[in-house]
Amino acid sequence: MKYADIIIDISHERLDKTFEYIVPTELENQVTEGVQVVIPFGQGNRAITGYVVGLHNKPEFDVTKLKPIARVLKDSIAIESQLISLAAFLKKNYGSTMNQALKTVIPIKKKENEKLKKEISLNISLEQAQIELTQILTKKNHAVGKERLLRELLEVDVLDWELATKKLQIPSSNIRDLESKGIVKVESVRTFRNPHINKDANQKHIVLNEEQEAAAETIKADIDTGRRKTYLIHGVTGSGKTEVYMDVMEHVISMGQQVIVLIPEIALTYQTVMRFYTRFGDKVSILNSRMSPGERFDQFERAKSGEISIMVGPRSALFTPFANLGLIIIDEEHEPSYKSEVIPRYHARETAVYRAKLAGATVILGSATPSLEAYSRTQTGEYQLITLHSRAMGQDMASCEIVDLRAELQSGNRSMLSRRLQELMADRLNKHQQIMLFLNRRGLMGFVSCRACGHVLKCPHCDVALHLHAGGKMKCHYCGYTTVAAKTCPSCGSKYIGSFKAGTQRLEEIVKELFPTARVLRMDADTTKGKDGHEEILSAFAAHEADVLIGTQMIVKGHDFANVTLVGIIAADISLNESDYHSGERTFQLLTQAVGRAGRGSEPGIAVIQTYQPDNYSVVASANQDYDSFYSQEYAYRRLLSYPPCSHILGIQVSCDKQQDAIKQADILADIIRQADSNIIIMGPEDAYIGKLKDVYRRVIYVKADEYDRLVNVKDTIEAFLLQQKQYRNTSTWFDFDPISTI
DNA sequence: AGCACGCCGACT
DNA sequence: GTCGGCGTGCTC
Repeated sequence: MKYADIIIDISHERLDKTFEYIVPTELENQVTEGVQVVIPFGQGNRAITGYVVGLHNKPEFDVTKLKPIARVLKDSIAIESQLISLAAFLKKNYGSTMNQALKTVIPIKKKENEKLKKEISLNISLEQAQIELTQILTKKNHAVGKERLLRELLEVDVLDWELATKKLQIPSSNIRDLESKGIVKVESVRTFRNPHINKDANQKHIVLNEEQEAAAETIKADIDTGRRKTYLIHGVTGSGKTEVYMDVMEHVISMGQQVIVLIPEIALTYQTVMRFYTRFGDKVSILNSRMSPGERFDQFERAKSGEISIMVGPRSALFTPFANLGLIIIDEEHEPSYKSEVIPRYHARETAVYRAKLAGATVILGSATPSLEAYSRTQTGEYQLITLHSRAMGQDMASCEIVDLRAELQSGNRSMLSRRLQELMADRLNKHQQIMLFLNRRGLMGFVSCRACGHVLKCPHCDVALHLHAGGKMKCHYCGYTTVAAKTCPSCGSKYIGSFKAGTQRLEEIVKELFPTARVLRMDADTTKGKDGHEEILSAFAAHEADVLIGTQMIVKGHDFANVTLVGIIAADISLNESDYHSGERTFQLLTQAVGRAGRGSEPGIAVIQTYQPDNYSVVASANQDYDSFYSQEYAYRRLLSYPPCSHILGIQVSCDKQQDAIKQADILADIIRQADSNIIIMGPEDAYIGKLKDVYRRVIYVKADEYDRLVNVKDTIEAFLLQQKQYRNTSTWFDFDPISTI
């Protein structure tokens, strides 16, 4: 008789353990570690799904109470045992139930009512379609839907099903009718899936420069001699890190192993994806967040069956079930999107290193501005540092000027644009060269406040400001609460109430005033509403349809514009003043990226950094493109104040719809921590950054320790306490290790 | 989480 | 007398 340890599919702390079940003899060959099964659970024996995480021959629980497994769930992917270990790692190090951890590691089962992204296209020639259309029009009571559909298809090649049925109001019966007549065809397409299988794949061999070659050789030599390490490639923008990745990838694939490439979601553009397709053809599969769970499932199945050997995608691609994983690459390793914002709040970098250890794989991290975490590990020898000093195409880095906005103000210029920047802009516009203006401002735009008393209109359910929306409405971005925009201030009755324009919007106005003939494009949340808004704006700018591009973070990531010779950073220090220990690092990274945008073509570029803090080390170091100087100063600061990577922080959030209970429970937990580890540093409890969200009150406690494991112990102690605690069961608690933003 | 068991109030 | 409130405890 065989017995199975099963994690049941209910995410609740009190059920977060394995339950033992009898494996019926007839199911013995189907029940393996990792399969999904249906089991009778509880007094009512209600059917619940669960994951088999262990098998053994001797029962460990009272055998008379054991129930048999009902059945094995059809078309479920068995989780690799490696991925089960990975889930256990997530649970232990980041805090979650085993069920939650398993769910992040495995693709969700295909839903029966899964909506495929369908596309409609003509099945006949344009001329024939024209004839069909005229024929339809001759009928007195012709279907308007058919007419619209045909008219639309005469204009565009393919039409999105959603778009056709929802926006164009074409009844699906009309489409089906035309389909059955062979006039149109409907196809289910996957985004990015095998666009055009490139026959030249592998033929276009890029020649690496000396530095790239040396980097790739170092890693390949280690792989060949059986050494599995983690490398950090620190290469300036344009140094051609991707070519190094690809060279090593080719090597690993030729050994019959597979590769996972993590790319931040925002950088997962068509161009990036095509680079991998053209090099590796249909061995590559892409994962993106727009995919339905079903599509994700399909991609994972292809990976498991060996159909593909490279998976490119965001954070979650890390869990691709490759059988023989040889290499994990994390591009732009410093990007905050590598930290999960849902429980378990894992970091892809640390998790990748762990998965690589399990699989015997190599990890390559790459960045122009490495995170303190990764770089400090190269100093201790934990990771190996590889530096690419020069740009692959040999261009010079942009020269950089810092403009002191305080001096500017003193000499009477109150504009957002310094005189130096205006002067350079005029010059570039004359030469028909392009300009990018980068405004590092987010968050505080668009909120509604009173100019008389300063009162800010807040959401009644959340502790956040309401934002003004089109049609005279105010909306809460967190819970969706919407109300009519106030005409007078509810606090003092003044009618001078309004919203601040987004910084980019104001900047656009100023530029248009100063340079009336310049063609200006603005890229921010407002102008990129459509699903391809980003791409449209960027490609318009790339095609020189505009002279000036104004935007926030989004314009400095990726994307090379050869004709840009001037980059202006409007207020470099805004991000410095965020009350977060990452602010120096963020500022340095953003400025460095922004500066790197200038002079990607043949013309040398200039970057102008405007700031109120011209002496700040993050600003100075990025102006000099001097990572080492930034690193040593930032590291000293982190060391002094015990911030990661020198020390570690555990954020604990207690939430409850009753404010008093949230406060009480947080106090109790703080006491528990104090008892468990008497000299650990505890901050709080205090209200969370957003103290109330959707009518739920939130308190936070921060715990600091030099050793990560001590924090894991704190988490374990609290979990154990919560399990036996009788009071305050209406509260809930979650953990965030080394939080990346204020919680 | 869900469900049964259990011990007190106001109702056909 | 009983129906039903939700506090407490358990689930292999």
